[in-house]
Amino acid sequence: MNGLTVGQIAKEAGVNIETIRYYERRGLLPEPPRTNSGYRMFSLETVHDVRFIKRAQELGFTLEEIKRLLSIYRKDDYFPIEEMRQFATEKIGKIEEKIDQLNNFKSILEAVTKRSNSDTTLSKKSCLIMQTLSNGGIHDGKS
Amino acid sequence: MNGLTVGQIAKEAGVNIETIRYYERRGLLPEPPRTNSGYRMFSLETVHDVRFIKRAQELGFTLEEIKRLLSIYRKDDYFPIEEMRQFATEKIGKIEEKIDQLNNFKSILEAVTKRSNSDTTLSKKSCLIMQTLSNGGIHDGKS
DNA sequence: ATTCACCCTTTACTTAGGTACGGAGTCAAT
DNA sequence: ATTGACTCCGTACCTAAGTAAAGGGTGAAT
Repeated sequence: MNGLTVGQIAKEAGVNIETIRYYERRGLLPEPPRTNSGYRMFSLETVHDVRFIKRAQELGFTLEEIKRLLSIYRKDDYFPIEEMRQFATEKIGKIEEKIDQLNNFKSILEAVTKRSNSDTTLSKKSCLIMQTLSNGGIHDGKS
Repeated sequence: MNGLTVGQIAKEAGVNIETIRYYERRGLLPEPPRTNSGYRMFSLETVHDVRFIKRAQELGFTLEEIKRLLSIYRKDDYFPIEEMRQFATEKIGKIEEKIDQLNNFKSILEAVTKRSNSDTTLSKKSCLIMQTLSNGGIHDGKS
């Protein structure tokens, strides 16, 4: 066979075989060429795509968003260029927020790993962090 | 009424009222005291907790994980201290990975916002980034 | 004392993101 | 030419995380 089967892709990418077909249906993976008998023939690139999807999911992106991210790097023309640019700009903002939030979480967790059993350092130190987290790092004067 | 009602909490935190009760059932929010007639009486802190949950979700944490994160900062004793420390250590690693990944995504998107309509800079420049993303920033020599 | 907006619980429905199943065809090796 | 592992498609099922609806109680204001 010229190319990888759906099973090989799934194994390489570490996902269920049905997931590959599901992503194809959802339009995240392009419909691959077929053999005479109808078997899908994937290129190795698909493995990268799938791993990309999985990473993006762990970062809290939805499949719809990931579809766009993928289409951006493929220059798919699936979405109009201006729309993509706008999408990208919005996402950058969101990503920066996420990074900030993650750094805050990290501080809390670091305090935990360092404190001794009866230590109250955490509650004192992280109080501010928690407030920061709960209002998204924005001080609106209300809370 | 002494304290906030479930509806007020929901409104303040910007979520559906059922979500509050759902979080209580799931053990993310502690069972609040009740009035004589059975109404829940929340403190303002609950609003912070709910916002915290929502932020954490956007960062890709599940409710089960968030339950632990919350219990850590509350020093709930819901989970044993050693288990928490281990949980924290693991999460720190994951968080650092996430931050790296987000920075990579950001680079891609920044390239998009800067390129002109017919420019191919992105595909050239981001090729490496994409590969990095798809194998999680680890070069295993296979792909 | 009635009205209207809120609360209670229980149960059922929804959406996103998969997974599994059934019946049939295919391919490589024996 | 038969076996076993794989593929196809369509449909059905599953989990997480909510959301809604039904039937009833509460409480402040008219």
